[in-house]
Amino acid sequence: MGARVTMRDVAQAVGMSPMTVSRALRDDRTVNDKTRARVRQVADDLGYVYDSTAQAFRTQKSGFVAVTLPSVNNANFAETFRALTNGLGEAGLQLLLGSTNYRVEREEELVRQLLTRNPEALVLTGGHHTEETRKLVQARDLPVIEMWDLPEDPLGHVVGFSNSDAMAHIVEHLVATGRRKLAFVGASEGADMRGAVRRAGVVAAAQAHDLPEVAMIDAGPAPVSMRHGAAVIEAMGKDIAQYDALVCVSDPVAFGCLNSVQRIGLRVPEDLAITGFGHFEVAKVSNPRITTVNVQAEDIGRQVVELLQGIFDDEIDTPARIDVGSALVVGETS
Amino acid sequence: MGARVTMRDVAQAVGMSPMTVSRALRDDRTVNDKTRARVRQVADDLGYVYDSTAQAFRTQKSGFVAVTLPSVNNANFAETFRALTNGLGEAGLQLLLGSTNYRVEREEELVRQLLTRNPEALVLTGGHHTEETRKLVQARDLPVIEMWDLPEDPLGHVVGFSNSDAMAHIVEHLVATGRRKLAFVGASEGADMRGAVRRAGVVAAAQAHDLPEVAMIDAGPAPVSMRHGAAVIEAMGKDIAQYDALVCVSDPVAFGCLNSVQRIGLRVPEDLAITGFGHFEVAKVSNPRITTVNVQAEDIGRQVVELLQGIFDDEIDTPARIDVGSALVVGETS
DNA sequence: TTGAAAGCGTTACCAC
DNA sequence: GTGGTAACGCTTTCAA
Repeated sequence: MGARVTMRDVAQAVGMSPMTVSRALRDDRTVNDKTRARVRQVADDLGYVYDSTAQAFRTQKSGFVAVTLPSVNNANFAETFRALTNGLGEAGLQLLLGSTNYRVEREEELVRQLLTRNPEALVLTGGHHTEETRKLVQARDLPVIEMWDLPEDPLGHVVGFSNSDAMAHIVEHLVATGRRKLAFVGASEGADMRGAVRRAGVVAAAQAHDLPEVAMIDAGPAPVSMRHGAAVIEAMGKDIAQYDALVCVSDPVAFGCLNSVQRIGLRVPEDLAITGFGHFEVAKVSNPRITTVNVQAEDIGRQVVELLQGIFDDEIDTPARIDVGSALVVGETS
Repeated sequence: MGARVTMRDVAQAVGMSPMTVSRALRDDRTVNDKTRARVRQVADDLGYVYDSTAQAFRTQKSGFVAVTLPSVNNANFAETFRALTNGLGEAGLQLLLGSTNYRVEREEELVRQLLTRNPEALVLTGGHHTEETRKLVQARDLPVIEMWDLPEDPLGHVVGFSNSDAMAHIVEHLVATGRRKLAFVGASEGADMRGAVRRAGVVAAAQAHDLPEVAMIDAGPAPVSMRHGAAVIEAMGKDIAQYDALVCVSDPVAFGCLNSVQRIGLRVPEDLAITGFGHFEVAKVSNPRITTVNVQAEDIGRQVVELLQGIFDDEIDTPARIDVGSALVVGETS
């Protein structure tokens, strides 16, 4: 392999200046059609590959939008991610993705790293961050969007829904169908703020309806999934029968609980109601189908794209706050 | 926001040259300790932010490793991705991720885009690519790793397993437990090569065991998941009883099939065996547990990291071909 | 419609 | 230990 082929090489081969090559490759209308065709042909022949790094350096525009997700392995976040990729791809922007593993310290490290790449915008999942993360972000003149939440004190723009409202829907539904002794199944306190907020939402809603205190069932450190739900119920055995509804932090956890509860010999929903969160595929396919909350992951992605377009086009002057809402989906487990 | 603070500004403030600032900020041992401390202090005070873009440009090292995945929303790929992120993160490398949606044309477009960012290595999931993708990649002097497959004609290094061997394990197990009338449930022909290879593996293994022709049940275009498995079986109804084993392209599909089969009133595994692929969480948690194949997603990621480290350290001269293998995991559905 | 010059922020290379 | 100079590949700007 010889040295890299640059615009200069292409220019030399065509017998024109690098400037013309630059224009020709970028659909600049001022360049002659024939010239453009010739340039493109030669560029192809020489195996020329455009250098985004040089472009990013020269124009001071990286073409990146940095995004943090708690986890890549989550159907909902994945859907948001896909909507972002597609929408921003059309605008010629590339996503720079980082995964926080549900930990704000990891998020901080990630944001620090992502910012050195000069992203044109930063999209964070969730509204809880370390103080240092907030500082890092606010020190830059950079559009920031927090998504999947409606934080009290946002860093910039917001596209999300209220986790506590969503849990209130669940609790109201359970109350309306005669349940009173609720247990919340989620991750250990501290690790995952999303989970903590959902838990708090359940507690608040239960108080509002004069229910007895909501029991807390700890399925381990975040992220918790099917097997953690299954394991914690299995460990409790028949003890679980003291409750009449399990409010789970997510559908996968609910699915795990469902299977363990059934293996124990309890009937769902007759003996015990089970609810999930997130409207995952498993909730719809499982037997019985799981009662859950639909959070419109794709819509969040689309709204973020639209917002970013507005920002880049200088059409937005004040921080946006978009509530995409959430909707109860009653299944067969309640 | 004023103009960007550069090393030159820091240098001016400290009263030294930009070169010294550069060295001081990069732990260069030749710099005096006091000088370094002073430089760092002033840089912080001025709110200096290092510019990776300029560095990448100047050194011709982007610090990126480009990775394509068929889908972000897949527990197995996610695990590989995590192993890659962690391992390469330690080496100061960042992942540049693209998702192909299981389509080679999309992969080509993606590779083209990723290459403009000057990645230091390219990691592709799967061994099937368009001719153009092959050309693009081979025209560059760039380490390439294909993972999750063992292609006949690799582009460079390979870390994966044999999809057909894995399916042979499944078929042998079914034969050993008395099944003969197999149906394969997967995506429509053409879309997803991984699925096609698995299908071919099943057909070949069935022939080797003198089984009747394997029926093909089309669950729709890739990617197919729980709901597609559920839907296709639901549509078939009792017709499905003509087979004695459903070999599914993945665990989620198997789970969907399982639930539909049970809703129809058939018993699993008494009336019908069901097998999956990938050792997803749902296979272990579902009731009954699904017989599947474990493909060691995390191990693949780790091996890729190790390989890349060797490559970057110039310790590897010939293309590696690492078979991580796969193992049958017998559940309760067979 | 095309070209020449300058420079984006950093670091390799060579002096001192 | 420190500094000066040049250069990475591209595009902005101005001129022809």
